[in-house]
Amino acid sequence: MGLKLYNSLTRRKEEFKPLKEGRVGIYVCGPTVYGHPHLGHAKSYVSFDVLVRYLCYLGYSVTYVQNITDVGHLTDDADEGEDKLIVAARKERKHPMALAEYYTRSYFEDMDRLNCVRPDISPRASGHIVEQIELVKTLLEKGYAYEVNGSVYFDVSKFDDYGKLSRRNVDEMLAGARVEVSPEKRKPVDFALWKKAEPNHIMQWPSPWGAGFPGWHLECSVMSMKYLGKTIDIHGGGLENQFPHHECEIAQSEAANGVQFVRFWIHHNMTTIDGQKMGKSLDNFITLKQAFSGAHERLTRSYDPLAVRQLILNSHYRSPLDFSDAALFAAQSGYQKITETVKAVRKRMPAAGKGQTDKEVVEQLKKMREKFETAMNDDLNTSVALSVLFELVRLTQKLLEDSNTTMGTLNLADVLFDRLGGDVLGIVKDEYPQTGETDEEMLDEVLDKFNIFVEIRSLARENKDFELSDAIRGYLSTSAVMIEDRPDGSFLEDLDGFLKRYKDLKKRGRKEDAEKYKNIIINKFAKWYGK
RNA sequence: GGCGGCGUAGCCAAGAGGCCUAAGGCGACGGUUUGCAAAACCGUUAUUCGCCGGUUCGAAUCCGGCCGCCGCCUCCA
Repeated sequence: MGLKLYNSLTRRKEEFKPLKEGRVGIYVCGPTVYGHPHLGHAKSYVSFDVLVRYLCYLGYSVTYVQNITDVGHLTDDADEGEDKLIVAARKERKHPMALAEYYTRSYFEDMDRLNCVRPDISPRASGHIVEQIELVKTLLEKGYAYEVNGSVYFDVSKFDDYGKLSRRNVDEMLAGARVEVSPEKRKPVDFALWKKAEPNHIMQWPSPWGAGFPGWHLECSVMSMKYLGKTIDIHGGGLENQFPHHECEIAQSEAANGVQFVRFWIHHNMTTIDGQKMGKSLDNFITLKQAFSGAHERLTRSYDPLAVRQLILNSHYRSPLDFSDAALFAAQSGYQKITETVKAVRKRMPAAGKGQTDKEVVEQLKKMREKFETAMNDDLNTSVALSVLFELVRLTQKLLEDSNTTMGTLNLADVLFDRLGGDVLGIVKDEYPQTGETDEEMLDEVLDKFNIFVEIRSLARENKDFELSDAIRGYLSTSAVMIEDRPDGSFLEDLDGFLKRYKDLKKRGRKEDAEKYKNIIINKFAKWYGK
């Protein structure tokens, strides 16, 4: 059985077959870069990242295109709003392109941390103005568009299929239109292809209709066509963009090319925070940087980027996902369980016996892989796929308990972690840094201060002074630091996460907060040490 | 008002007519291990799937009604 995907166009799960044998072209609506990416972006791009990863796992050669919207996205769809970037740029007193560049970098940085594989092509809308003008010309020539006073609109009445994706009836929409309609439009549903720019508009380009800028929907049609061809296998995006954005893309592309635009439309569902819709107006969105550093009032701690990723994969991409501190916390625990198991098996492998591989284990692992693939083939059921990874965790722990387990057997488990947990789900890393390993002197200094206590405690334990050793551990735990006693010594197990917070703050340029944090740590210990 | 979705254990979340006397994770509790913890391991934690009817030999899964929640139709990933 091959991969089945839910196609929004037909509202059914369909067997996925690419247009060209063995090759897949996928286009995903990327971010408008006017702010730091938030948890909603994470759900979106992790979902499509897993799709791309799984297609690769199945052996397809994938071309993944994801645009960067750095111009032309108006603040409302009545075509009367301002460009989002210009609004944001004015607020920050920067050139819109400087702002776009800054947030584009921020976006890639956060996506890297979420272990999203970078798209093969990340085209910028501003870099494709020429092509966009060409498409508008084509639409005018073919009679699908009309020019009014320096702006060009798409004439929806000329395109019979308008509404086929969102199943909207154009006439009903006319009756229920709540948006203030631009008087230039012939019909309220018509949408802008090119907008005339006022002289003081910062981002504008010359065109046959005068100076202006492209309509928002145009870029996706143009860039997908340029890099993937007139008909693409998969187009992904958020459910909220199904209408009007994707509907308009279809109209533009199919009117211009006369062929089907997209074969599979894949839409992921939305994100809420504590059960509430996440929105600018509600001022409740959590950026990824805040989630990774814990610097948000709704969060009780910092979360590992891959724990955030795991939470996203815990539910289906077409289900809505509610981010709450409790849910993140649970994901963090589960993520650590997987991570610790992978680390343990890798640590153990070189020392394990050379004997034969356990046939029964081989059989179990094979079944797990089958279950995993069956789940993923069923419209990317990552929830079940993740459960298979936990089955693998349980099996591996059992193997580790048995001192007779051979290197070969452990290796097979590790391979499965790599392929399923790493290649496909992206929550298992190739390598994990040693606890406490840092690249900053300051961190080493702080680390040393903690380790003094570990040493003192070790001495106390040697003397069987458990009252003192417990007091030290108890004290450290109030500073969010845990001492863990293992057969091979005592370690500051949670220090890693604790220091990450300091590191994050520093990295993000929040020097004051980082400094405050650092001083609290050091002062606490100086005080204790002075007693 | 129009269109669509959801309601499964304390929490998150799969399952979409019989393999379900319902995966997996988190949490909680009991046990093994440990000076005590932590981690790990073992076990327990929904006779029941919002409520009420119906279809069926059989329903969490299909149909109808009701209640509750949410999304889109206006910018959002």
